[in-house]
Amino acid sequence: MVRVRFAPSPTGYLHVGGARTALYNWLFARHHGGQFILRIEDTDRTRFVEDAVEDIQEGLRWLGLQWDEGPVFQSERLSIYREHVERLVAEGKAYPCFCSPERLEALREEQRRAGKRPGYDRKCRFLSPEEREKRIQAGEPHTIRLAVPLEGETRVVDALRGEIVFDNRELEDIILLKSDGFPTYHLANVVDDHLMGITHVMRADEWIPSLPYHVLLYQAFGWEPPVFAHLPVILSPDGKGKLSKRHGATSVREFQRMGYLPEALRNYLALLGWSPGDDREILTLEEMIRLFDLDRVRTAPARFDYQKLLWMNSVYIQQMDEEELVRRVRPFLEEAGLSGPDEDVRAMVRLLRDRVKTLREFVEFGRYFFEDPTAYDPDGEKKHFRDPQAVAERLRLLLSRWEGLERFDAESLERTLRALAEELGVKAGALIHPVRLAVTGFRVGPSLFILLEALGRERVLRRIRRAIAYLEEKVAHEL
RNA sequence: GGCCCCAUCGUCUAAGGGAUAGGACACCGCUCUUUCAAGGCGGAAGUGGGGGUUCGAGUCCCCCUGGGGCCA
Repeated sequence: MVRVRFAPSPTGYLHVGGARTALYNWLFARHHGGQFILRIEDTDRTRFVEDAVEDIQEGLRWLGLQWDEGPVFQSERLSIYREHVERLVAEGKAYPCFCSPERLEALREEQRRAGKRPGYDRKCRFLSPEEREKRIQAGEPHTIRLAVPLEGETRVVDALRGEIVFDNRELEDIILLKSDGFPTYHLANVVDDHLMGITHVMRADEWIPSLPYHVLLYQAFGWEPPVFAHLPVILSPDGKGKLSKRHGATSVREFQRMGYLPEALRNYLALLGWSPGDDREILTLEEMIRLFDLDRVRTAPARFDYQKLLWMNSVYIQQMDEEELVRRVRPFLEEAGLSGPDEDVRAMVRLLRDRVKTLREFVEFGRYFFEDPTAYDPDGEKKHFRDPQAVAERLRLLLSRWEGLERFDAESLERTLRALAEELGVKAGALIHPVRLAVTGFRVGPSLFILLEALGRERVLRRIRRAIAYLEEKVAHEL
């Protein structure tokens, strides 16, 4: 039985890098009919962020990555780590270290000045059993360190990269248990992965340097290590370093707030480092589960491309069922303080879905479905209200015809407008553009006559009257 | 700086010794059109460099270069 886990530290919010790691683990578990476990690695109390645990869970849920077990909190398992480390000490595979932080700092400083590799000098490793016992009895504060082999090599096979070899002389006697009795990441991670029956560890690239320690720990405990697969990091769009805040959104919830669909973000993330083997890019969850496996995961780091994500989001917006899309847009309307009958929301979604890329943009470009325009686009005004007198006159003529219209539908509106344009000897655009600006406040938008029909007689005529008044005002001021 | 990882269009990727090096985003044209999109059609754009191995390297090996990660 395949068992994988996603094990974030609650030191910050769920970011897209973590989300991708979670997604790959989740897909792997689903593909193999295994289990996906959520574990919160919260043993570093100094870096704990209050809302992080909640944010991580909400983010995963939003992406549809439901876990089968957990969340397991490491902070609730402290005695387990302590017991395990005691065993190692008893077997001589780990030892107490009484060196003070001050001594360690001085040591590092000295090594740095001498141009040597900084690291613990193993002073306490060779203390006599008597001295150790005496100092422990005296209650001297101490950490527990792993007694790493002094020579030889530690070899690990990474499922993605093949064998990785570490020279043991490059390794340090890492701390397993801190002086306050809390385990370090290395200890808790290995103990939990073993105890929880984790079969495959898929985690980010940046953990490769800790890999030899983990393998050595498995050896020290006499445990069979899981399969390791280190996923490439996600780079910022410019390729300079890991994806970070300064280049735009990085937290999953932030993408949610900006109006991205979880389906789109999930799909995009899946393809960042993995490919299904053919030219398909838009994949359903079912397809991803069926096709996902480690052999198609890449090892090269990939840049996060906001534009491609945006495109993918627009594809999902175009493909989504109308009623479903309406449901997704609603929260964004509410947040903007806009509301209206279902009919209006549906009309907005129908007319705008081909020209927006995020849910938020529905609100941004569709306000006029819920309120009269409060201002006219400056460029549009320059272009289409350039000659206020003439435009006002045309709008007045148009208004009088539309007021008498029997049926206020797209066909009638277009027919009468075009007829008037011909009578006046102007192009239809000379009427269409001012009307759009008057009714929506925007220079661009959906097909005009369909839009007018959707808005209905009352709103359209009111807005045109308002525009005429505005234009007359303009004329008066210029005179 | 030490250790480790990585290397196909600008970006994400396909191609796992015998291809005109494929697709997608972005970009540029054309088309549709009342605008902006969407759509359709087309275009430009890539194997970092040098050595090997081989009848034959994007593909295997080595070196260099470049990028990234971890530690400090």
